[in-house]
Amino acid sequence: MKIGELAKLTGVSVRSLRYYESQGLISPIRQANGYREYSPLAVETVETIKLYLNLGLSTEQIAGFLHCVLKNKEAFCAEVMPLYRSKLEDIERQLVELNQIKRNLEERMASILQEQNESSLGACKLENLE
Amino acid sequence: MKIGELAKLTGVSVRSLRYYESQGLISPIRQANGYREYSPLAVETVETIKLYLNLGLSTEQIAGFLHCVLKNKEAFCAEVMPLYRSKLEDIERQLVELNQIKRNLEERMASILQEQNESSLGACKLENLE
DNA sequence: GTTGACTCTTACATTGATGTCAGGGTTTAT
DNA sequence: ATAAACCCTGACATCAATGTAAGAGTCAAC
Repeated sequence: MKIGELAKLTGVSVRSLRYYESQGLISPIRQANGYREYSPLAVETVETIKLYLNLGLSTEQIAGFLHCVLKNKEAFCAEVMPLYRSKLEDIERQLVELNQIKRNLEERMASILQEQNESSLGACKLENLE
Repeated sequence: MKIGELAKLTGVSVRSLRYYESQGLISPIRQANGYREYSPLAVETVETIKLYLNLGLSTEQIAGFLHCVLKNKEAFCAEVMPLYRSKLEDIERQLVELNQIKRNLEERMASILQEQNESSLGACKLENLE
């Protein structure tokens, strides 16, 4: 199939399919006219690439084990587990950082609301003093 | 004070101080020789900028309320609260997404470990059959 | 007056997957 | 045979704060 058809079948843009190829993730053969010709299996390959991209892995990392996981189950690809571990560490670091910022933001918001309440209370007291 | 001194006092690079100026965050006067001359108050200004950058706000957003918060308490700067709210929403979206990826990763890791255990158990059984 | 430490402006690089456009070829259907 | 719809490559843009470097001016100390 041609690139446009693969794009439709997978929901991945033509631009991205070409990019995956430039990163060594997929290697369609070329027809005499220069057009890329994809095997029907390419659909599964692209779905697999999407899956790993959604896990936050880079195309470079995916390139390191894609051939293996397309042939075997993940458990038999030694490269996968270390990547998962380090990605998980990344994510945990990001979670810590985001939660710190979140707490900081919430504290600042609470303190603003409190000050505003106090000043409006002050205004009420003044009103009540009439 | 000159830019190098302010950089040392605040821990912010000379490059970044010039960038903050280009974004309208700080406006040192110029001496006859063209050098930037910062008031001692600039230290507090830069510390304030650092604080908001660490909250994940952009220089553009900071530019929108910095003048106000340098003169008043945050609670009196109407621009701040909406920014905090939308930043908090951003962060919560990111937290949800990261947690989804984390769960996904953990499940995949668990399933790999389980398959590996099963196959090594299988190997043990075979060994025990001698 | 020379050297070293500052400062100035301008500009390119970084990161990574994707969008978009230009300029040109191919195919398909009418 | 012509128009529409595809395909090709190459290249620039995106986002944002920061690093880095070149080329040139300034200042301080010795």
